This record gives sequence, C-alpha cells and structure tokens, in this order.
Amino acid sequence: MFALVDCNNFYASCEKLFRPDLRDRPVVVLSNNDGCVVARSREAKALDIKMGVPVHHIKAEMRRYGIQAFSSNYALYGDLSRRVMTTLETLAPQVDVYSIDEAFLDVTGINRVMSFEAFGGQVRDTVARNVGLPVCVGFAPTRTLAKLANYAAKKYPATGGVVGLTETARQRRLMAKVPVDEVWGVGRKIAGKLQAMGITTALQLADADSATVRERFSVVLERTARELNGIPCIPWEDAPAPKKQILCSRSFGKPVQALAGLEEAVAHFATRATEKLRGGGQYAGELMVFVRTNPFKATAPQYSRSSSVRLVTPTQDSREVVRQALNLLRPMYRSGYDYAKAGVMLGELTDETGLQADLFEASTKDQFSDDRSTRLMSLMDDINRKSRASIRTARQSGPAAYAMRREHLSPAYTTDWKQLPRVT
DNA sequence: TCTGGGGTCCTAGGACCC
DNA sequence: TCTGGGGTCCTAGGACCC
Repeated sequence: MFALVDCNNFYASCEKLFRPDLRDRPVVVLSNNDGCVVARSREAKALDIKMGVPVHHIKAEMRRYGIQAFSSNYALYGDLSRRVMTTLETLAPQVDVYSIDEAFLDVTGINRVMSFEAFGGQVRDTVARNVGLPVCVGFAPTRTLAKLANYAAKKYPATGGVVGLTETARQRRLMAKVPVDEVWGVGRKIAGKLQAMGITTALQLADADSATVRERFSVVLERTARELNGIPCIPWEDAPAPKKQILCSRSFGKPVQALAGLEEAVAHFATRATEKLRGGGQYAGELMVFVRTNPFKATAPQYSRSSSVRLVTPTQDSREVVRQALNLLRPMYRSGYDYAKAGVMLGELTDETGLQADLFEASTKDQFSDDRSTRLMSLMDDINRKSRASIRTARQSGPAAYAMRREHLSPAYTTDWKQLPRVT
C-alpha cells in the first residue's frame, strides 16, 4: 500500500512560513530571472492566476489585489524540503522522495495498527509541528491511484486533507469524476488524443481495452491504465537509481554578446555540474555545451548550437570539465548575437567501478588514483560548502554579467547565520 | 524591458552483425 | 513469378513529471 504525501503550494507555503503577515494574502513565486509564475498560494489560485504565466502579463492583477511576489529561493525550499522528508522518514519504513515537495511512503500493514485515515492525520500533524508546512495525504494500492487520492484530498477540503482509496468501489466513484488529464502520466498531448477517442474521465481510461491502449499509445499509458485498476506496475526500488545525466543551465539576467561573458557563464555551469557529479560519487564520460539566443524575441537574429565530446577517461575534476567545456564553446561562438541562455550537460555517468583506462596513456594506476586531483576537489567542496563559491576556477569571475534577476528574493532564513529571522 | 530548470522513459528508424 | 531471419546498438525526438 502506498501513501503519497504532497506539500500544499510548496514554494508559496515556504515563503509564508516566515511571513505571518502574509497568512491570508495571495502570494506567487517566480521562476529564475523573475520571469513567470511557478507557484501560487491558495488565495492566488482563487484569483485565477495561472501556472506558468509570464509575470508581465499579470502586472495589473498584482497591483489590484496586492499579490505579493517572491523570487525563487531554492536555498530556503531545499532546506525545508529536507526537513519534511526527514520527518516522513521517522513515520514510515520506506520513503521514496519523488520531488522537492512530495514523497511516496510504504504503509503496508499500518492498517493493522490504525486506519489509514488516522495515520494520514498523524502525518499531517507531525509535519505541521516539526516543519510548519501543510501537506495532503492519499492512500491507495498503486502509485497512480495514490496520486489521485492526493488530488482529491487537495481538491475537496471536506476530506480534511486525507483520502484513502483502498476499495475498488471508492476508486471508481472518484475516477468517474476526475478528468483524464488529471491522471499522473497523462499530459496535454495524450489527453487530447484520448478525448478525441471519447475517453474524458479517469474511469474511462481505466476501463479501456489495454491492448488498444498499448497499440494506439504506448506501454507507458498501458501501465498507467493498469495502475488505475489497482495493479501495481511501478514497484519499490531497492536503492534510488543513479543519475544518468546532470544538467546545469540558466537564462541570463540580461543578454550577453561577448565570448568572454559566455566563457564565464559556461565555466560556472561546468563547475556547478561537476560539483553535483562528485556529490553523487560519479564520473562523467560525456560533456555537452549549448548556447542560444532568446527564441521569444522573434525580431532578433536567432542562433542556437550545441556541441559535445566523449571523454576518453571519465572525470570528476572541475578543472578538466571546465577546460573541455570552453574548448567546445569557442568554435561555436559567433559574434553579433544576443545570447540569452547557456548550459552544460554531463552524460555517460558512471561510478568508480565503471572506469575504463585509456589504452594509450600511462599506467592504469596513475589514471585512477590521481590523489592530487581527488584531494584538491574534496578540499574545494569542503570550503565551498562552508562559504558558497569561495574557491572558483579562474574563468569564473564575479559578479557575473549574466547574473539572474532576483528582485523579490526573501532571506535564506534557515541556511545562513546572517539571515536568521528575528523575533522582536 | 518581459516566457524556468532539471530530469526520466519510450519509440522509431538506421546501421550493422551473422 | 522471385530477394531470410533474427538480433544489437545508437540516436533523435517526443512525451511525461515537478
């Protein structure tokens, strides 16, 4: 049996947590560069502020209703997320963190001690007491149904934020009311195609012939339909799967024209990506760099290129990744464009057991036990953990020309001594 | 002025093997 | 008249998720 625990309006709730004055006020959280709306409080949703809308489209509403906007503050959200997940780990034998604001819990057998509904209430109370954030809980025999139960818990306040979908009859009653595009795994495209076939509710998808679903769509949707029928198709994993790629990219706060500016950005993204790589104990065997202009600016000349390279010996050394990334960037660069975004992607990831020696290089031992590199990188990571970006590669200077716009940033209340909230 | 960032999985089709 | 059968690996692109 699965429980899905999902934080309500997560980013907006995080912002409200340290601003009791905003308790009943509409709040939105913006994407990087303060571009569009990525999270809305209950009050903002009630004002019909849409997810993903560019913030300049809703300037009038923001003024009229006094909507409070925040730049995204990932230091804060990431820390509060960790606190929520840590709390959940004390409540269930197995927790599968699915995203920054939700996790699946293995609750098999808990109903021998108390009802699922009672347990859900306990989860809500514990997270509220330990962290201060509101969550909803859905129970069901499959992940897809647990998602649906959670949807119902959020949508119908009378449920008290907890919904159990353990019986078939109850599952079917709810599915009959839920539009098919609310089902986990059914996006815009598939929903459109299903609707054209006359399938508009979750229940109709559950009842559709599975061979037809597989034939007209794919095995993925077939699994979804089976899960709606209570047949688990996405089991527990023994261990979280290792990452297959690591991407670090950012839109620029303002356009960058010069190669030097792009080099700075790419060096920075390469460094960040390699930090993440080391964090997971992995090595990269492939490196990709891309740059592009702003595709939304139709009048301006457009340019978009990417370039990649295989690394003969997989690496986790920032210096090597930066050097290779800059080598990819320079031949791609053309002058005369307003560059709006760049990124670095690491692929062909492997742990140390997957390392393969370069046949034409010195001894294998030298290639893999480069003690100097390992020690230097771990020293860099230690120092940078204590004080963000104290040590950089020379190509990253700062403050950068491409820096993000973050005009409505709240303090890092929980992760920086200098920004602790004050109570007066 | 102005539109995010970071991922996963599946499929189709081509190249190649014996 | 007419041209096998069975497979792997790789890539690009599409769909989805939060």
